[in-house]
Amino acid sequence: MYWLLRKRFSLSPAAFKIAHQLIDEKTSGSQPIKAIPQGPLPGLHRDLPQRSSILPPMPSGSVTYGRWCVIGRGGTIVKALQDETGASINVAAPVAGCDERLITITAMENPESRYSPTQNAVILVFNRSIEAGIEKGLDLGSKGSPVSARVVVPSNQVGCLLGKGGIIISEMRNATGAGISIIAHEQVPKCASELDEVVQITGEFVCVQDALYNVTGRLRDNLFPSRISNGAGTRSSSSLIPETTPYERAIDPSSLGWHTSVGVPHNFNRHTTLTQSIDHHGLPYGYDHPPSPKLWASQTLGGVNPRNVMDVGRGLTSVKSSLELGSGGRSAIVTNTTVEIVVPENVIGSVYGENGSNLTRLRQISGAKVVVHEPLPGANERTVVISGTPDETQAAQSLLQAFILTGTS
DNA sequence: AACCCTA
Repeated sequence: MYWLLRKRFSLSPAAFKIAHQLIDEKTSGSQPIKAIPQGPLPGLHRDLPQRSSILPPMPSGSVTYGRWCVIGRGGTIVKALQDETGASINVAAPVAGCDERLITITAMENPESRYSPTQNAVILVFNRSIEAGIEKGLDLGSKGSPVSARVVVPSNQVGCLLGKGGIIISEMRNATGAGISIIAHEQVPKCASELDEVVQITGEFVCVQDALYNVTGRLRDNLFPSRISNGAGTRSSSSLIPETTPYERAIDPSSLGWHTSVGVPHNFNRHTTLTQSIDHHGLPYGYDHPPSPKLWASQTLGGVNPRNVMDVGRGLTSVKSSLELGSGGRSAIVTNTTVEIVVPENVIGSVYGENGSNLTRLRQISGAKVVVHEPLPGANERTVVISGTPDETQAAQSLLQAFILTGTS
């Protein structure tokens, strides 16, 4: 069984249908909901650099839930999520004959920053929906319990997710371990527009979350006018170096019960709308433990983020170690390493290899997680993020270097 | 810009 994912582009927010029970929740009114982050980050809204032009809203996706409560009594949950992320979250009215509802997420986006309030909000809403499912006592117990999320995308934007011959989508599948597909038109929920496509993401909670971030990141990138790099200064001044790579999560892990303060800038210069649809499927397993601590690890060090620069061929490498927190956050053991390698665009072919074969080998041999990011607008280089145990990372890194040096494409 | 992926 796999999930279907489709995207569509539409200028108007797609409508989602969600089942009846959306509004009932178990959380008592004023009780803080655990999924909800500790609150807005005070003071961060002050000095927002507003250099980029404000663009029209980007519709991206909507979230549908099967019977889980995401809204909260009196909208408390949604409200808290909005406060926290700075994005606005709209839950569409139920549509007859459709058990899903469309949730539209909108926020100003700053192309200069890799932090995206919209993506952040999508992830939080997704997390919340999963939690709600657990609260409802859904059978999440079994380990491989699949979870799914759907993202409604205007048809004209599907290309950026598929890529030529479907390379991008398969790349995302490989990188995240989630099933990602575009669902057949017949299966598109009634609440989505005819002009939209639905991207379905399925798999384990963490994989789906990761894939969601990838997908929304690509959609977001697609909104910004992509200036082709001619070396000439389309690059913004260096004072605004993105803190994270485009498809890496830059969100507050507190939604998962952790609270680390990461200095996430809220720079909203652009309006983005993400709509996402989430099915009423499974649960993450082992939810009483933070799901995949590794994925959050780099955020744990977010405030530090050492950027050690060294030579790798013609590229630059920045290394940062990640921590894996023990239960309760008491112990901290270094078990995971993340390396970012900046690779010039002209050797990227060697990195991918024919049909991505080099990349596949790289992953197989090293066992590391390898993600190749799209170039930033105007940049002629790309970031390759490698993570895994120190050994895996090391292996992947030298293998990558070998591919580049031998020009195996 | 990508365009049809997966089963």
